[in-house]
Parts: sequence; structure tokens; C-alpha cells
Amino acid sequence: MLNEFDLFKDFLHQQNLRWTPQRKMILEIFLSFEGHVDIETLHKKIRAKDPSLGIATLYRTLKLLVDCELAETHTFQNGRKTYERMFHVRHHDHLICTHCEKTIEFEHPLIEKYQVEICEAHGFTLKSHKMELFGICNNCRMKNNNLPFL
Amino acid sequence: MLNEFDLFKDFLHQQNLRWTPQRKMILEIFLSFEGHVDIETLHKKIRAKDPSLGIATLYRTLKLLVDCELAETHTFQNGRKTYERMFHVRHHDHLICTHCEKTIEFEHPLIEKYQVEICEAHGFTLKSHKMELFGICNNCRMKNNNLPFL
DNA sequence: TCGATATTGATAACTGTTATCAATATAGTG
DNA sequence: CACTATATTGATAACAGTTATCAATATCGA
Repeated sequence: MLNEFDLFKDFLHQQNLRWTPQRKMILEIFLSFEGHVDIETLHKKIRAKDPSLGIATLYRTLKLLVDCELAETHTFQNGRKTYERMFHVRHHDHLICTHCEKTIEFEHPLIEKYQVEICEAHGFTLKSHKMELFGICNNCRMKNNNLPFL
Repeated sequence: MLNEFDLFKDFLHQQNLRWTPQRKMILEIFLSFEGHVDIETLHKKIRAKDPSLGIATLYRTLKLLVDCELAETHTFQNGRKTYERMFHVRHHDHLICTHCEKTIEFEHPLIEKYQVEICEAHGFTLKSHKMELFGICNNCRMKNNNLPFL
């Protein structure tokens, strides 16, 4: 059964790149997060384990993880880049509370179907998509039901 | 009939801010673009008219236009920020060719309906959304029908 | 006209990311 | 196992886009 480490090793080998302790560690820590992680969070956790690992190596390795499709980047509304685990994980979209930044993942088969139809109608071949719904979650609405902007 | 200039003037007045020739000019040039503009493009066109207008003023004014909801920012996949006219313009989503970056705007009422349903199911109040479909357009597929990555 | 204060342009500072480079590690070969 | 070509590393400089600072100036209500 192929796992992320084997896949990454194979990818590196194919590209004539090398399997290093730094790359192993970054992949380990990346996988230890369930949903999305930003670089700062990753860097903190990595420094706790090995303070000598340079930030440049982190950026370089994340780019490799995206190249081999173990990870995917998202740029959220606030402009911060996050990385999301992509192997053995179904595609999903995001429901984001703009107040507390709580994020819920969902998927909707009919929406996906219409997306394909729209692409066909415009002569596009659909490769991927990103859908983000922005709103206010239950919790924030309860706590702040008197605030004018909610 | 309310127009963008009146709306911006009112907004400034409300906030105890001032209506200046620079702000007027930036709004004019911003409105002269149909779809999305990035700051660099705006800055070029502005410099052609008035080379003395500083880049900081452009950033500051764009932020004001977003505040008063005349404009909206999008961060596309490449990370560049663009601004889109939002007043008297219907909401729409984007179909983007990842090869030539050609962008088509569309809307789909059923998708919008399902988005609302998804939010309700999760206890969210939907405020806005962003959907981007990435693919290869007809033109690029024709021109490059032998390229492996298309 | 006057004056409080918002605005401006120039530029320094800042943030997130990438390029550079010399020292080092990897992995295939003999 | 040793050797060697070359990929990788960490430190840091460089970079791009954006924001803060500040003294000079413009706005606008009184």
C-alpha cells in the first residue's frame, strides 16, 4: 500500500532529487496536521523539533510537495497562503466564518456537475476548482447577536 | 440616480474624510476598467495622466473603495491581488484558463441556491462567496493539442 | 479668511518569499 | 567501502508588494 513517504521518495527519485532527513521531517510534520496549515505554524512546530532547519528549506520542500501533488496551496481572503494535505483525501470546498475564521469542509455533487456543464458550455476542459463560501457561523452569531455588522 | 462618485463622496463625508483630486482621479481610472484590474495596471494608467501621484495614495484609495463596497479584492492563484468594480454590477464567478489566464465570468442560479442550503445546514449565514473553475480554454487546447500537460 | 486636521508624496520599513553561495550530504559507481 | 558528481543545506542578501512615517500642503466647515 503506497503511502505519502513512498510517493514522495519515488517522486524525488524520478526527478533526480534526493531524500534527505530535512525533507522527511517536513513531510512528517506536514502530515501531522489534519486540515490546512500555514507556513508560520509549520515553521514553529519544526523549530521545536530541530531549530537548525532553515526557513528556505521549508519553502523549498513545500513547493516539492505541491509539485508531487501531496499538497495543495490555497490563498485565503486575508492573503495568507496555506497548505492542505491532498493524498488519500477527497476533494472538498470550504465554508468559512469571516468572524472567527472557523472553516468547515463540504462537498456537493450537483454543484460539481454544474461546474462541468458550465465549462463545457464555454469550451473549457475543467482541471480543478475552488469554492469558498463566506459567512457567519452559529456560534459567532449567538455571541454577538447585537453587533450591527453580523 | 446615485452614481459611484456620489456614493464615494458620501462615504468620505460620513467618515470625516476628504474628497480630493487624487481620489477622484483614482476612482475615474478604476471605473474605466471593465473587469478586474491589478494595482500595477492601475498605477501605469494613472502615472500616464499624472506622474506625481504617489503609489501610497493609490493603495490607500483602493482600500477606501473596498471599505465603501465600490470595489472588491480577489487573490488569484498566482498570488496577485486584483480589484473588481462592485457597484451596479451583478455578482458572478470565474472560469480561468490556467494556460493563458483568460477569464470568463459566469453565474449559475442553482449553484447559488445550493450554496445557501449548505450554509443553512451548517448553521452559517451566507455573506458572500467565491468560486473559481480552473481549466484549459478551447484556444489553448487547439494550439497545443500535442502538449502532454493539457 | 482662518484653522483644525485630513491628505499627500517620498521614502523607510516591513512581510513573505526567493535567489545566492560556500560547505556538506547523498547516492550511484567502481 | 571509497570516490565523485551533483543535489541540498542554512545563512543571509535580495526582492516584490504593501504599509507606516513624516513634514509640507490641501480641504472644508465656521
